[in-house]
Amino acid sequence: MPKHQTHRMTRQRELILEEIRRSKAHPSADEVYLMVRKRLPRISLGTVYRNLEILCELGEIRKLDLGVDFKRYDWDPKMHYHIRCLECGQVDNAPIAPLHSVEDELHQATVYTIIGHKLIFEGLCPACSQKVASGEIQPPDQGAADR
Amino acid sequence: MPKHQTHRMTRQRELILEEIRRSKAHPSADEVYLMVRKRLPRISLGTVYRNLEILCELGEIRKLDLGVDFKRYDWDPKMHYHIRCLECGQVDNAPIAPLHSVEDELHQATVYTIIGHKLIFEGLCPACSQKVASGEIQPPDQGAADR
DNA sequence: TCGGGATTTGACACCCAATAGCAACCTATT
DNA sequence: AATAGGTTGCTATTGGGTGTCAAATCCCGA
Repeated sequence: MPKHQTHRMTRQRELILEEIRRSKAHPSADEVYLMVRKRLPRISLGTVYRNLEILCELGEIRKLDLGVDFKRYDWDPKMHYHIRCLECGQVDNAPIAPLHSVEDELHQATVYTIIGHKLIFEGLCPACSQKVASGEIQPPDQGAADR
Repeated sequence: MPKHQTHRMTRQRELILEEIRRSKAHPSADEVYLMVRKRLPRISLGTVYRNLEILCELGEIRKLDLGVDFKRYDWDPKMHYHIRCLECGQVDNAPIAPLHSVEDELHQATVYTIIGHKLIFEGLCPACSQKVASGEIQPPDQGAADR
């Protein structure tokens, strides 16, 4: 257990934070890598992973474990929910207020110490909804949301 | 897109379903592999993965993407939520009724076609709560739930 | 009961997101 | 400017999960 660890602001860390904020989206580590590499071509993917982790610890950004494919990183660390397209994987914010009551409710009913919760919606983004409606692609079968 | 595919009930598939039901828990593919191997020592891990997938498609069990480490499989395919210990990784059912209203609420506010949602609680199981209380281990730092 | 085509198995190679190890380098502080 | 130790880039590695394919198995119809 190390004592308080100091962090330095390197050009790499600075650019990673800048690019993820500029994107205003939910990019993967690899997407961040591609964005930053345009301005710092010799940066390595490992450095991106390390700094994303540190920026999470500092509370500047947030890591999203949506339980699919790969992790994403959110420029906005404030508590909010997400919705993910089952067809193309796109991720957007879900405009729903945080549910405070469910944790209270569960607190009555469980022997766990509750610390938090994750709520992830799954569906079809506008573009993929359109494709399904026009018959261009098949809709995901029921249950896909939990597979 | 193949026409309706027939499935056979092999000894492997039968035992996998039997063991996961007997466990009444949320084992990983590897844990299922270890359980089944006691009765069928020559079964391969690939067979376990393939059959767990097929049993999900058949609606006999359910795959859980809790967004951490590895996927788990639930003997009970009925819709319910889960809670996961941030310290030891144990997973249990969360005794909370399914939230129907949130999807309706979101439907009003988004351009997505909503298909489903996942709600995952995070906290400390009784054993790990005890360890924290006695000072044996450190509590997870805030934000750990989303990292 | 038997035959035969489709499904399934076991073994092994492979994929890929993410992490570990390490010497050289850089940042911040004195 | 000198120093301490956090940081980088590189490379190798991990580990859950998937793909391939010949051999084995299942099941349905004759």
